[in-house]
Amino acid sequence: MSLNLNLRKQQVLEAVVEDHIITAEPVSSRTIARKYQLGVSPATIRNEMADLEEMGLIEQLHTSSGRIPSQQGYRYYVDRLMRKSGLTTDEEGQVHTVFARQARELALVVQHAIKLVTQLTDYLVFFSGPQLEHTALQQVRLIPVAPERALMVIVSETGWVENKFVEFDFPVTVDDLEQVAGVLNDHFRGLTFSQITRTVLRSVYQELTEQRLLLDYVLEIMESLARRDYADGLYLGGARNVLKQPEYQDVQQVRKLLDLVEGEQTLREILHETTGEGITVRIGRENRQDQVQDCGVITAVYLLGGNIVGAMGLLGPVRMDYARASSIVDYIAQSLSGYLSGHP
Amino acid sequence: MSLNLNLRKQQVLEAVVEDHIITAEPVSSRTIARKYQLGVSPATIRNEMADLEEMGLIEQLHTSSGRIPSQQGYRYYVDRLMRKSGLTTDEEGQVHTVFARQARELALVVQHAIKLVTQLTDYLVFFSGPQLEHTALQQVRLIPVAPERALMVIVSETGWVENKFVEFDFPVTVDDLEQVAGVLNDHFRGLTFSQITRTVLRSVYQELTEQRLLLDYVLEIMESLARRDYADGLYLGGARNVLKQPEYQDVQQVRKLLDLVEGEQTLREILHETTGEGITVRIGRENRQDQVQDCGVITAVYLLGGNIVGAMGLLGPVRMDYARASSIVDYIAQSLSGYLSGHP
DNA sequence: ATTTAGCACTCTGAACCATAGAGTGCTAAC
DNA sequence: GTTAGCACTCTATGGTTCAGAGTGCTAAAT
Repeated sequence: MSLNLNLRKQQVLEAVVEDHIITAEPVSSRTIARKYQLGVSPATIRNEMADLEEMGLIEQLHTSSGRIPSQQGYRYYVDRLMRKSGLTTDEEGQVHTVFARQARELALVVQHAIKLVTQLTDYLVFFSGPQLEHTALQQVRLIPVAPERALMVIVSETGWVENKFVEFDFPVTVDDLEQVAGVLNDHFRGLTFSQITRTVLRSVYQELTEQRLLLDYVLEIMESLARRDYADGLYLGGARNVLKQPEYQDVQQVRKLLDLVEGEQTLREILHETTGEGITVRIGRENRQDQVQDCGVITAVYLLGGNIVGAMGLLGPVRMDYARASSIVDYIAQSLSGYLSGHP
Repeated sequence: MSLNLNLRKQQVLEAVVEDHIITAEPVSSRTIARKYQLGVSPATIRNEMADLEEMGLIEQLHTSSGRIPSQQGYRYYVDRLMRKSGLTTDEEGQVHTVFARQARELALVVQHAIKLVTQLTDYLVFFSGPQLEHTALQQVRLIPVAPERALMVIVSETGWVENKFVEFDFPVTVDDLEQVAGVLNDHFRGLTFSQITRTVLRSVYQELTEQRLLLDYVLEIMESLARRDYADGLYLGGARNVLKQPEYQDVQQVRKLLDLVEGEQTLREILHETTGEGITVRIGRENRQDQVQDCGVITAVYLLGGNIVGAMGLLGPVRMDYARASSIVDYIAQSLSGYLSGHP
């Protein structure tokens, strides 16, 4: 259903979309004639607009109002008309300053990235990560804390650290703990967490007949880490900025936004769904999630050593500045991947 | 300036406050006569109300409206009239189910507590913790990760774990790391983080002449932990519920709320200020922070082994249900302290 | 000396205009 | 194919009116 529009229709559509993105008001034929020099009169533009409306690309709120883009209109714009704006060199500089500082601790980097993007746009910014699935185990440590209690420290090759306390029903010795940790490291170092399944875990049983009971507790935790699905960390910010958008002057809308922010699950889901390379743009009802059917969502994954370790997103009203927003997502996701992988 | 009111004035004030808390509307003399059987006519109540207004306990929005409590009115109510409602046994049960499950990992317990309180009230719930100041160090580990990189694991006696990566400019051996960790543990185990000052840290220098350089990096981190001021974790939830309150039908108000939620610093400050035992109630302009001068805030600290490790708060409009809200804060803070200290 | 009925007075909020202004669609001329 | 001109439509704004809720005060009742 790829509609073909003649040049002038494209220009009119582009004008409607871009003007509406800026002003948030319906766009009249007169405004287009005045602001976007197409060299024709309002009347001609009105004719084109009538056609565009018939094609479902723009719509009227009532008979005597200007036009606003329909969701298909935005889609057409994003696919064919939009010119990605790119960041200014100044903005690019800011990005690199942030990333260059501490490119090692994911949680910190991401939090700074959020603050940054929050200053660059007025949309909701959110990141997930790290996804353990495709990251490899670097080592496991078992640190005695009390006779029946140990701290399990799990370090991934991407520099992510997980801590879990393990409670035993019986006293364990330092030797026991070290032995178990040693065997785990020998067997599992370098495997990704999704490779560490229950059966693989069982394979160490024979080597540690002595510490079977102890092992049970420890494997339990390894496994829970391996299969934690959507439970990656979720970091977000910028909700307060979204309130600047006129579509959020209504408290109902704001409530929906807050539900997203506090619910987290929907945002996780959105990020989990984005897999491909490059950015993904979802406009309004193109989103699978009910709660964001009146939003525009732009997402991209970020990588570490070629593996997807997380994703980021920008969420705003359907009337969002897709050109700028997608430039930003694109640039940030790529820079982040670069810095994480150690070649900025 | 403790005003003394005769019984009937107290009853009228109580009626005004409680009715307004429920309805969010100005309260008329007729309403009081009808709903709160004081055995007198509206005209009499009107006279009492005129007196209460003169004393500054209630006020009128305009000449022909009912009365609403002034901030002093709420204060009088909270200090002298309010009857703490207590939780139902069912609600108490819920609290204990939550805490009984995992009373060990603070972050988890707190997150569950937030979810719970979110269901019990429609106010913003927030917790800080743990404050390291008064908690003691249990042990330090240095785990080699790469030749010039180690993971420092710091465990407090309250079961809190901090991870920091340490980057060196030179390769370090496992032995170096273990030796340093050993000395740190010997010297500092059992000291609170506020006791571990720069000078105390220096005292280990002589024992480790070999690893001076290495030590520099490690002490740097110890010190930064010791003096991290307001930087305790902040956990919060329930913002979406606050929007149910009619005072948040205005987007301006909502924006201020979101600024609090995303800014975090003000909430941290509020929690950091509460120190005494029992609950603290701050009404409107009694708050030192500008951003919450039109809010009611109820806070209480929670303890672990007699030491303050954090605080919790409930924030709503000035017209909040202080009786219920303070019961909840009281009960939750005490239960949490109990479970954390191991005697539920 | 209190309490209360009665009444005049005040203020708000909803409903109901009227009107200006913005924008369109259509027709007829260019 | 384009455009000027015009009738028509719809919204948003401001003004007016009016009912209703509530008070304060006075004078009568207890």
